[in-house]
Amino acid sequence: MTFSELNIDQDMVQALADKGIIEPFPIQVQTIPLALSGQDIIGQAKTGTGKTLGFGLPIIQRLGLDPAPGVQVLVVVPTRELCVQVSEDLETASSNRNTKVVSIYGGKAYEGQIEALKAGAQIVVGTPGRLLDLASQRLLSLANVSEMVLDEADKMLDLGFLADIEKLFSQTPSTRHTMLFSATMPGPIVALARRFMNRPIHIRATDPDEGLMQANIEHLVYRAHNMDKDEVIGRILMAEGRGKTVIFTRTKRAAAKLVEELGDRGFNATAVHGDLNQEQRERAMASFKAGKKDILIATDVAARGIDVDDVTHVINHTIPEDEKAYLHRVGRTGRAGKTGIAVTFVDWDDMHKWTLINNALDFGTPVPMETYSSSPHLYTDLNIPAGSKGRLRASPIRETAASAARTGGAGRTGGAGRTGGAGRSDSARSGAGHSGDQTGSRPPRSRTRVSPTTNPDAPTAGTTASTHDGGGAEHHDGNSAPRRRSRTRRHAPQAGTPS
DNA sequence: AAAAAAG
Repeated sequence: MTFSELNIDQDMVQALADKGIIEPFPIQVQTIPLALSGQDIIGQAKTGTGKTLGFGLPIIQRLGLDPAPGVQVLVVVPTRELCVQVSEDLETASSNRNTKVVSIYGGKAYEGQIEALKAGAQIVVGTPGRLLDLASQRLLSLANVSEMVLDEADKMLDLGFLADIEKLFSQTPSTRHTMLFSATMPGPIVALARRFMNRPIHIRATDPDEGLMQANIEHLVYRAHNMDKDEVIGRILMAEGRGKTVIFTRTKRAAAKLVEELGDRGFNATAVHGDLNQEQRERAMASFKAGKKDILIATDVAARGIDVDDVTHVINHTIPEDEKAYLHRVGRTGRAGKTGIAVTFVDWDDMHKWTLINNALDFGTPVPMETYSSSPHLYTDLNIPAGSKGRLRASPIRETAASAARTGGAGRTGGAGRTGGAGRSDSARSGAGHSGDQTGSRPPRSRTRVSPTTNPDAPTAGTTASTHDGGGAEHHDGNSAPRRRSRTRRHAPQAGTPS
């Protein structure tokens, strides 16, 4: 399948090809023909599988090659960084035609945004606050919007955003074409969404028996009590083969503290969260994307949509609030067919949250919660005293952690790294183990291993669709979370889990 | 309950 076969205009096919984008993803194959025909769509697909172009190409094409000036497309997103990214993607796709894209978001000077609107930009990508701000000042008119998209739609229709979104909808013509996209679409949100849509079709670009969790992400979960978390994270950051890494914290303060701590330890880390000014935020994102920094410490501001190549690890310094947040966070890795590793630390007070997440999502095989021991022997192969700071120089340890999880070994994991990682057949590290720069700034390496948590027999593509015709919603996905792949698995609490 | 989103 090609974009041409999907009836995408040649100028866009060329613009994509120039960026190395040749073959459409399943969600694009499913949505593009319907979207081109003006069908309202609720599009659900796994993280990192091309939702942005799934709605981007059709809306650009429906504007025509040389559209009249003035705002005709409105794309609303939940964060400023995602706003920048989506604008860039749409700009890339439309680079060979006379269409102008403007991004409208807060924390930034009004000037440029207002000028771009006055210059006749047709496509607006924005965050709710600034959009309404400019609209109320009569600097932005939504009266001629014919295409409206909510990206991360379940988030946009959540309580924190809903009132603003309703206002935006009310300022656009009711005849508009409306599309909603996200990896997660809880049933109640789908029902709510229908108020703003005209007989939408719900597309789930995944096998009906499959959830929406990426299968090519390996999940490791550790109890965090009695643990020097910073130290253990430091060890994971020195894993052989680690590329870019995103570390999520629960609070802005924790993110600020951790970036200091890791900086002290010689890591190449930067942070993005709401306590930073917009310039700092954008500088952090740019240096992470460019690879100048290989560790990004973030609050949930970066949990959704952010697309950075070669993120090999996501670390949940604090467990996310619910299964949706977990899915979006870990979805920063394992994108566009690549593999990824997600490490989650579970604090004592949060043990129940892991149970909820584990039950709501489907990991293919159960994910055991392990103890990543903080015993001093773990540090002996690092040649540093436990708890000391300073630049760590270590043998690879990712396999140490992973094999502990696989073999169910609680406790003495320290020697595994030296002996070659019991039970791992994929490791090339025995030879490469002690070489190379260990400061955390080396370039990412490609990984070919298939996650052991993946069921290789599970189908990976396919689509189910159902129309919303105003009737009951119970014949389609009413779940608040991706569906379980296996009904047989019931979670016995892991040993040591409070029950 | 935190974070996000206007200033």
